[in-house]
Amino acid sequence: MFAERGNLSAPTSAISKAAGVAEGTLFTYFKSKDDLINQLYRHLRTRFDNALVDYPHQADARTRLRYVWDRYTDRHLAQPELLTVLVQLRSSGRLFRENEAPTVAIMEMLSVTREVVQGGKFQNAPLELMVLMVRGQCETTVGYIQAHPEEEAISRELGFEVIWNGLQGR
Amino acid sequence: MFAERGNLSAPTSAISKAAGVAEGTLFTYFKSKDDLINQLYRHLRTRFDNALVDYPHQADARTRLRYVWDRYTDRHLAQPELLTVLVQLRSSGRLFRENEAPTVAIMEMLSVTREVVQGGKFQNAPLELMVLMVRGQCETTVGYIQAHPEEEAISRELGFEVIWNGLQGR
Amino acid sequence: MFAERGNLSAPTSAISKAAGVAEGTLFTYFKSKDDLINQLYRHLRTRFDNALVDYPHQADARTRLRYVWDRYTDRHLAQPELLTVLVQLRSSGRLFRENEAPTVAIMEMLSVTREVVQGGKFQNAPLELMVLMVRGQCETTVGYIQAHPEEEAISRELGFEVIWNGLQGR
Amino acid sequence: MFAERGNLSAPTSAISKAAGVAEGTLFTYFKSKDDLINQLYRHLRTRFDNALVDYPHQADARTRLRYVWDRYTDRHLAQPELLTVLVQLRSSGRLFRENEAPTVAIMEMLSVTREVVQGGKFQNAPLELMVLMVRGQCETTVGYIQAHPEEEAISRELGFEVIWNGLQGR
DNA sequence: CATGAATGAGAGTTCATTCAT
DNA sequence: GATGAATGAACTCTCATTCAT
Repeated sequence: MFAERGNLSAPTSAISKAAGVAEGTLFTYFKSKDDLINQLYRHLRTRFDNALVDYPHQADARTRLRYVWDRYTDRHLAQPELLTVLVQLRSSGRLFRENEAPTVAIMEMLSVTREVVQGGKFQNAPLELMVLMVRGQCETTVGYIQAHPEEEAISRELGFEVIWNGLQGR
Repeated sequence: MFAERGNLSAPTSAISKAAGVAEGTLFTYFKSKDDLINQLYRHLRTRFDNALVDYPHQADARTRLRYVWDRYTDRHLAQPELLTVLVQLRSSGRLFRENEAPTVAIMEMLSVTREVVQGGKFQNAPLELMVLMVRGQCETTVGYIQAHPEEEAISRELGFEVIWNGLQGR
Repeated sequence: MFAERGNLSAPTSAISKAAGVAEGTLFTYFKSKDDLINQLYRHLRTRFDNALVDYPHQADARTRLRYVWDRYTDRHLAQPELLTVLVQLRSSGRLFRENEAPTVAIMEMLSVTREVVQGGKFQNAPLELMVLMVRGQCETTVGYIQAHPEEEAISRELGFEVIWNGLQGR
Repeated sequence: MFAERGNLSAPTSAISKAAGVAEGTLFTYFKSKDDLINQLYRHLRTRFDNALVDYPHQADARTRLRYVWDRYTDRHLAQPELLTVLVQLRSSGRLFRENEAPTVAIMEMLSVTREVVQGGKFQNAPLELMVLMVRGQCETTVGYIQAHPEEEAISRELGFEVIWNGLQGR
């Protein structure tokens, strides 16, 4: 619903109706709308982490990064509203600090990126920035695919290639 | 004010007060809050375009892309709320379609990117996607700098290097 | 309240206050002020129809018309604001078309008038106009009685006599 | 404009615009919107009186009443908004008492009606009521003609016949 | 005398939240 | 624990009126 209406502006009454419960019931499970928003945020992040169950811990860096890249892309394409909502959530100013803790996916990206960077020419680069670049690149790619579904395959490839080459600094 | 409160939720009464005019006066200049939001969006984009006055049309691609990169970064660092607001605006669902026309900056990125891509291995890549990647990379970098101002110089370099190398596909 | 302030200008806040409920509550029962206005209109018409329960279906035309005439007059005298409000409602431009369907009272007037006219010299007259005349005459009479309560009995008689004689065209 | 929007709700800004003057100018000529409304009311009544210039003072009662009847009808049909506006004005609660003084037309109706009634069986009837009946009947007729223009001739006749016969009480 | 930008009280409406049932 | 009517603060927007120019 947030994806449809933008700016987290869906009223709680509409949310509870869509959920098939009474207006008041929503507040039995969520202390406030802000609470709901934060739980939604945590939920979305957790669900993504769950998608990483068969993460190839033993594979080389490129394979592992590609794995995370693909799952992240899959996740967003499977649920197109996701990105819309995440962007809204991040820019809402309503997220509690504690919820921003890195997810498993981010931890993995961190670990891979560390490895990649160490082998390239950007050895002194701030790791966190490198990770954000990967996430950013992936979200850009997903946004493009959503607008041009017929170019999914090439875009997915290209997005990864560009950031992978870029990170290595070769 | 939108940057402070998030989600474009600043009330028109607060906006007019901050502007030093009466509540009604705001509606003399903007037909509605939506109109204000759209004019703000156009204004922010136009102001950025104005920063490109001494664009080095004759220089090589790297120099030109770096120029746009730096101005885009400068602009956001000079006005830290800008990115926050742009993100809110883009995800608000309240922008009129007509306002989404490409800015001069985007046009320049397009032209440079075309040149870069033609010389690299991604010759069949969708240009629009490449441009979005540059913008996305720049916004990621700006976001990082805002959180870590002391690392501005290196981040600015790094962000550019990564996307530049990435685009060329070498 | 509309009768007091004229032009349907009573604010919803005053209406809800008079009703002993909060401002928002009004909108639980009426989607909008326009909705309230239309429901009020329907309500007033329905209440009048209810006053016709012991309508003398078997009596002659004069008796039946007189019955409707008296109930219509009674109704307006019992609730003096009624006419004021009806006039406001009709000239407000805010009534939905569907609400204008003829009431039982009007249907009865129609049936009686048809009978009267058939026996008189205005046999080709548009029936609807004749009915409007009866209603108009009654409202004129009520308006006069409201300004001169001491002349109620004679006015009620007179109003009826004049229109009754007039309709027969003798 | 009042006729179009109903309930005297046309804003002064729209009125001044339609008049081709600035918003403020309106208040040079009218102290307030209420003043404008009252002047409009007086104006409409006066303009009607002016239509009676060749009133047949010497003719018999029927001819004289018919003359007023026709002028009143003409006036309303020539300017269909007139009735709409008059009704709004009368029910607005914004007319000053002093403006309600009888017009020349009403004075004439009064004089004719007096003569008619004296010759009929309603000799003790309140004259004012009789006059109101004539006016009411005429307005009913005009309203009907506005909805059914093709029946103008017959309606005009009929309306007059009905009230003329009615008044005489024969 | 004309102008029209500025004013701000007041309007209709929304909605997160409460609480008696 | 579920319900949904009630709440009223807060919001966007309108408009009669003022007044410096």
